[in-house]
Amino acid sequence: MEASSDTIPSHTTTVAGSQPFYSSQTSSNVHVLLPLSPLSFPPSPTSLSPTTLESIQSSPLSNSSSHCLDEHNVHCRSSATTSDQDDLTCLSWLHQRGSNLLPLQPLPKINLLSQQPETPPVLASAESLSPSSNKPPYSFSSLIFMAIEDSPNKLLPVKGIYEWIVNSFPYYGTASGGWRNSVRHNLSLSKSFRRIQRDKSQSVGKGSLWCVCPEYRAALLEVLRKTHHYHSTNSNLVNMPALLEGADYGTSMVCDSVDISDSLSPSLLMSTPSSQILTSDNLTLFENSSGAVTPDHEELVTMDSVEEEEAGEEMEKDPLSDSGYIELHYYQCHQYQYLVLPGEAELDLESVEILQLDAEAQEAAGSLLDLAGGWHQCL
DNA sequence: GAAGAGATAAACAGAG
DNA sequence: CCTCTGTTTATCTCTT
Repeated sequence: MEASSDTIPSHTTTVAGSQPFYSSQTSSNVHVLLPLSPLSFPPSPTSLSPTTLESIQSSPLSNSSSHCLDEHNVHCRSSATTSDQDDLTCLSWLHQRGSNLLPLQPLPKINLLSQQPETPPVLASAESLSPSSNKPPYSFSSLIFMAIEDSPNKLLPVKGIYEWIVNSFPYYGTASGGWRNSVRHNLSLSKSFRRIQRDKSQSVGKGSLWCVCPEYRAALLEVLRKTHHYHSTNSNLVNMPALLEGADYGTSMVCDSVDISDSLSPSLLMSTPSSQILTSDNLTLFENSSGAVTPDHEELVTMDSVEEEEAGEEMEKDPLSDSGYIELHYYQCHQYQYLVLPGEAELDLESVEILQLDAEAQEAAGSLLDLAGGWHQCL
């Protein structure tokens, strides 16, 4: 689909800061919430691997009569050049994350009504937190999950998990070695993690690699999110890993009501690293800033390939569950309706508008909506 | 108080 | 032989 840049509505809204807000109200009160980071945004179908694309096109979404995205009513605009057309399925994004995942900052709160943060993000001070002496509030499962998720290939050996934990939580650097036993115990006992045999020919180091089972990822993320929310609201957060943090993954804005991120696929939370999550009633919005990304479609491909190698074990899962790109959320909040990608879809859109700021994201959005339009036309 | 989750300790076997 | 890894069992604490 060709993105139209001459149909910019006049009622563009921005929220909470100077960053472009990628939700806009249209004449039909439909908001589109899309991750706008060039690298976090869904790749265009042409940049998807054939396997992934096939999965997308065979998604149950494509059969749903409730998906009525009309490409003719979709408007996009761009304020950036299409300078980087890198294949988004590559792992180059990892390098952009750099080494500044830490230190991390707790989640600031925001009042959606005023749409301004109640308090600015506060960096944890070494004096107040004494991370080396305070035990992190996260369970070993959460620690392992974060370590693996923070790894480039979402695969880590036990030693790598140790190192991540020590680097992220200095407490464990000085703690006795019993926690390593606990880590191994957790890996073995928890269904959330799966052991993957290393390639013998290229194997360096002992042991296997460990990954997160996709079907347990949502639960792990939820636990992590709740733990973080609890401890951040109790001013007891020691060192929040980047998965949920603002430093590289954007700032999550948690408001005083229902957080519909519960309804969101964790993939979205993970794939909108530079997002702000504004929560009020049943609304979650994402605001982009520049930064690192987590291309979950890459993980999906990787995991698929992993599972093919894994003794032919058949995993029954939504092929899009980890893509974070094609699923759609549609919410009714007050007099407005909000479309959130990804998620469960219940689309009945008369018109959709995307206020896009990045050309690549715009292209991807167009491709995405092309898909939706194509599904619609197939109905 | 019971049940469950999580943490911790320990024993053991296998691999490098 | 030693260390690391992975599994298993047991026990304890804490929360619900």
